[in-house]
Amino acid sequence: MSTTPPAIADSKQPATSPSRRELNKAATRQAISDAALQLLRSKGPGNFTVEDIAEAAAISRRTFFNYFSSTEAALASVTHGFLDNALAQFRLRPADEPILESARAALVQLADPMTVAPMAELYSLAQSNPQLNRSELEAWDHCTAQIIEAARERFARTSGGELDELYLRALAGSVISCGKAAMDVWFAQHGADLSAKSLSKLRQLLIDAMGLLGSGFTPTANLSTDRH
Amino acid sequence: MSTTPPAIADSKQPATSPSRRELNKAATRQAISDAALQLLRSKGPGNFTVEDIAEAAAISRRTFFNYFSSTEAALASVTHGFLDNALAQFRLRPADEPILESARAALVQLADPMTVAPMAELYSLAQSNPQLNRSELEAWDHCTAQIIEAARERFARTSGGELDELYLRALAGSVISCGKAAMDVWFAQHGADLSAKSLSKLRQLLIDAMGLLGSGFTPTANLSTDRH
DNA sequence: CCAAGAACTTGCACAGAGTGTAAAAATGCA
DNA sequence: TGCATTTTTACACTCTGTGCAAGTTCTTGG
Repeated sequence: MSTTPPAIADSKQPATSPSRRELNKAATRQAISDAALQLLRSKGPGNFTVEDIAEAAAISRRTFFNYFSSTEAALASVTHGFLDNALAQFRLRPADEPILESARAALVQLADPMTVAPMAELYSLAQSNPQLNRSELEAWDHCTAQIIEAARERFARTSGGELDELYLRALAGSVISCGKAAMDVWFAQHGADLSAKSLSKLRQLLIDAMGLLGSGFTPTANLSTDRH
Repeated sequence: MSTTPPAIADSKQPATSPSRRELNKAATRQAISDAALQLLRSKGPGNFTVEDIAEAAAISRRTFFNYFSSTEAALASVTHGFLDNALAQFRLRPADEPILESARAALVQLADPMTVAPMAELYSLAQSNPQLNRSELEAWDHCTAQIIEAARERFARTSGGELDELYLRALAGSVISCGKAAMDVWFAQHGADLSAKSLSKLRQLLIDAMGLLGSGFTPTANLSTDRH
């Protein structure tokens, strides 16, 4: 790693940030994450050490810890990427749209092969491992916190002030729980199948989950459309 | 610890299980948990080791690990106790009652001083610490899984077969999220205040959260009763 | 272009977590 | 009481996570 990248004639410098330093850091970070995932694939959870990851990423053990606080954290960057994506979609929605509708739209955006693939793989590999599952939980929780922030801003922008903390937190938590439930069901039924058919099923599950939430889980009228 | 308990004339042996061995184990487990909590109080999160806990509980370091897999796990037994309690309440509800109503009833049962006190203390002490928060999350997740089981059994008993996995998981996850949201708001507003007034507020928050869930988070009609 | 300084990497050392193993102590049972 | 079973304990060992100081690489201003 970082043995003087071959100084490509850097013709354009897109406005501000991507300095050499930042590019290197991003690359290293990615290399670590990739190496960790590769080892997870080849050796299985719990059967490799930080030293192994460092070696595979061609950095020192110490540098690994400059980037991630643990093996799990390195792997969880996949999940974080996935959820950050969801959050970004959510923030793009118009501020006057109902939260649930925004959530539905944001989640449906995720059901595309490129986005879901890494998540699906990590999910299946992590299944058996308690440690990994804990960091997955943490990632979802982190996302919940960010949704709360996003929704808070949105409310502040539209309705002046005085919003109900309970409403905010309960809603954000439920949205995430339902999103997670949909993915759990999908994983359970389809494993790592990323075919168009399977992905459309995922989309439908996400929509249905938001529908359940929006209708207060009325036990009658067993929700919407084409459950095979 | 375990230096031959003073052989109290064990007049009654309640039916089956509580043998001397099991009693000792339960006592040791409790002693460890207590010692850990005590250290958390006196030194703050992250400022004591497993060895410290073991010493305080008068056992060896190795024995600690026979009971708990980490410091956090020892502390999380508080939360597990709290949530197991909730689950037990849930299971006591009649099988034909709507799930949300059962959840509401079960959660309200928890808003009593003896039950909430340890949870509230742990919550405030754990606030700052990432490690502790992770095991808290894990505890809530574990509870979600058990609620799913409980609800599954209930459905199986009443409605024959064929129930919707998505419905089950989304509902259970949302119920837990809302319960957690209510507790979060309560903690944020009342800290460790266990007065009757504060507890009645907690009850109301729990009821309101279930109400929100049952009404599909309709943004209009800002829910029910006496907010502060 | 280059020197000074900022940012990053690395090796080293060290405290602590977790686990296998085998011997010792406690407990259960006949 | 004596033997079988379970639990505790000491010990050794690997791995994690972090502080520190010396070495590298990048940035920036002259």
